[in-house]
Order: sequence, then structure tokens, then C-alpha cells
Amino acid sequence: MDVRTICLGILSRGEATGYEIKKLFDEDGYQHFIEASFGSIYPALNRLTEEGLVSVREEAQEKRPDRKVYSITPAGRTAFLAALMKPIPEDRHRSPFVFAMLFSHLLPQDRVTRLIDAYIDQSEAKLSQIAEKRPELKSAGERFVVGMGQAIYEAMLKFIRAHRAEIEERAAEAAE
Amino acid sequence: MDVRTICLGILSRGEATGYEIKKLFDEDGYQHFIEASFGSIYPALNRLTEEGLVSVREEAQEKRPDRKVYSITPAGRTAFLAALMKPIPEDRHRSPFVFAMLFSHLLPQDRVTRLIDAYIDQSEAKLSQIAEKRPELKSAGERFVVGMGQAIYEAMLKFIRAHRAEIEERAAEAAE
DNA sequence: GTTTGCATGTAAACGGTTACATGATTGG
DNA sequence: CCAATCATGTAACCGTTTACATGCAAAC
Repeated sequence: MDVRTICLGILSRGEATGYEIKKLFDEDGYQHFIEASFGSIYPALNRLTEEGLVSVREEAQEKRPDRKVYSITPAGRTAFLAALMKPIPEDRHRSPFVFAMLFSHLLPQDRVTRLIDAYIDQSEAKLSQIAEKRPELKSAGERFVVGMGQAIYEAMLKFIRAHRAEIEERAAEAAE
Repeated sequence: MDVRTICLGILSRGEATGYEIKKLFDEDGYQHFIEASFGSIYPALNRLTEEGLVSVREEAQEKRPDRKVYSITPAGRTAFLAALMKPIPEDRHRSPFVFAMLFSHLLPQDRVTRLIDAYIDQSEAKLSQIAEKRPELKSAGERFVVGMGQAIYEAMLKFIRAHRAEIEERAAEAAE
């Protein structure tokens, strides 16, 4: 899903600034599936405005930079729905950690251990972030997505804990 | 992980042509985590050759196009190890399906049902592909990675089957 | 006094995909 | 006869990231 469509989706729930959209990406429990940087959000928002899919209202603020509050237009809703009705591409899960584990036998044992520990810590952090946000969720879709993220993290953690010894033992004995 | 590094990794297990590298990506049970197109593999291989990280041997074939068999050089092994010792970026899991489910309430009910069915079918197909390849795996790393893919798919399937009704029921009743 | 949060934006660089070009052989 | 497999490569395009630019206020 491109940033354009993601912005439309978020705006379909209510108006927001570019800054707030980014924050929603990062905090709302589905950061595992969706993310984007300011460098892609702001240009996307400008293009959507040009195309009439969103509208802007500028708010001057005292002691704060001006903010541009974006709202989705009827044309924007139509375009968003059309995007959701198009054929949906497959998932892509890029995991540099998993890639490294494929070559654990080339790595010093303590490097493997450290990588696994760090990965477990990360996953647990995300899990507890999800748990915190959980009660706030209103829509069935949100609960579904967040629940799925939770299920995936839990399955990964369970698997890693059960099988880490198999790769740690076989890792290269010493650093060169 | 960029295509460059992925190519080095595959060549660290033995020589291969660009075509074979792509096939390994697609078939070896970790296609969920790693993929690349010819358009990125061939240029990467050429650049690696220029840099002395891999070497090429050209094989003329009768009744088949010539093939270029690539091997990793000692410098290539060093560079690959160095890449594995660098800080490892976080996973990114892009799921257009999950994104669509976030907005299931905007979609006609049968669209949601079809998307879920298709996603389940895809996941099951990957699971059985993994099961087929399973017995061939030799290294502990490979078994770990493939096992992790399996664990993830199983967890997703279980979750979707248990919770699909919640979003199907709340989907938009009729198409407009 | 430094970091974090608020707030927007641009430009260059990067990495990758898609489509195109070529062409013979084998299997269904 | 058509599709798939083997086999390599280029070029245009696309979307995104990264770094840069700016700046004040509040919290620690």
C-alpha cells in the first residue's frame, strides 16, 4: 500500500495534519504493518490536494508553527474505496534478522545470542505497546488487525524461545 | 537486506547463475522473507564482479543460452561477514490485506469474505510448499528460518479463522 | 542546557520493479 | 500449439528514505 492510499485511509476516519498522520502510523498498534516517513507523507498530501481528493484548512497558531489540517473529500472517499476494491498485492515480510539467522553458522556464537536477545526484546516491546493501546480500539477492523499483530509476535517469540538453542549451539565457536 | 548481500549469502553456499539465485529465492521455503527480481539480481552480480567480491566463469551450452556461473571470492566472504556484523535494521511487514481489513467496515460484505478466503488459501499454499521442502533442509539456520515461517503462517491462519466473523458481520451490508 | 515535541517542507540519492528485448527447447 | 523453462540483460520509471533546512516551547 502506497503512502497516498494510507493517508486517504487515515483521513477517512477524521481530519489530521501530516504530523498527526505520522504519529498514528507509529503508535496505533499497527505500526508493524504500516509505516511512512515525513518525506513521503507531505508530498503525498500535496498531491492529493491538487487532485481534489483531500482539502486543507490552514490554522495559524501562536507559539507553534502553523498547521495544515487535511480532510478527505467525497471524491477522496470514492477513490479510497476504489483502491480497496482493486486486486490486493501479496504480503512482503522483510526480515534482516531472519536473513542473518540463515547464516548463523558463519557468525560468532555470542553475536547470534545477542541478535536473538535483541529481537526478543523488540518483539516484547511491541507486544506491550499493543497491550496498552488495546482498550482504546473501537472498530472491529482495528481489533482484528491489532489482534493479528499480537498473534504473530506471540508465535514468533514462542518459536524462537523453543528453538534458539539449535542455532546457538551450531554457531561458529570463536571470533576470528 | 539488499539484493547485493542476499546474492553474496546464497553464493556463500556454492556457485550459481543469476537465474538459479532467483529460483532459490522463490522456492526454498524462505520466499516469505527474501525476494528479488531479475532486474535487480543481474546488475547486482555485475557490480559484485567489478568489486572483486564474486568471480564469473562463462559456460557455453549447446541448445541453451550461455550461462554465467558466479562464485564468491575470499574478499566476498569477508564482505558478507562484515555485513552480518553491522547493526541489523528492523523487520518490515507490509500487508495490503491487513490494511484493507482495517477498513472492512467500508467494504461490501462479500468483498471482505472473498479477501479473507483468498488470504487463507495463499497462506495454506505457502504452508504446504514449506512442508514439501522441509525434509531437504540441512543447516540449522535453514530449519530455524523455515520453522519460523511455518509458525507465523499457522498463527495467522488460526487467528483469522477464529476472528473472521467479527469483521464479516460488521462489513457494509450492501454494495452501492 | 539538552532533549523532546510540535510542525512543514525540499532535494538528492537509492533501491527496486516492470516492461521490454531475444531465443531455443521441452512438455503438456 | 501453447506454456513453461532456461538464460541474460537494459532502461525507464517509481516510491521511498535520508539528509538538510528552520524554529520555538516545554519538560527534564
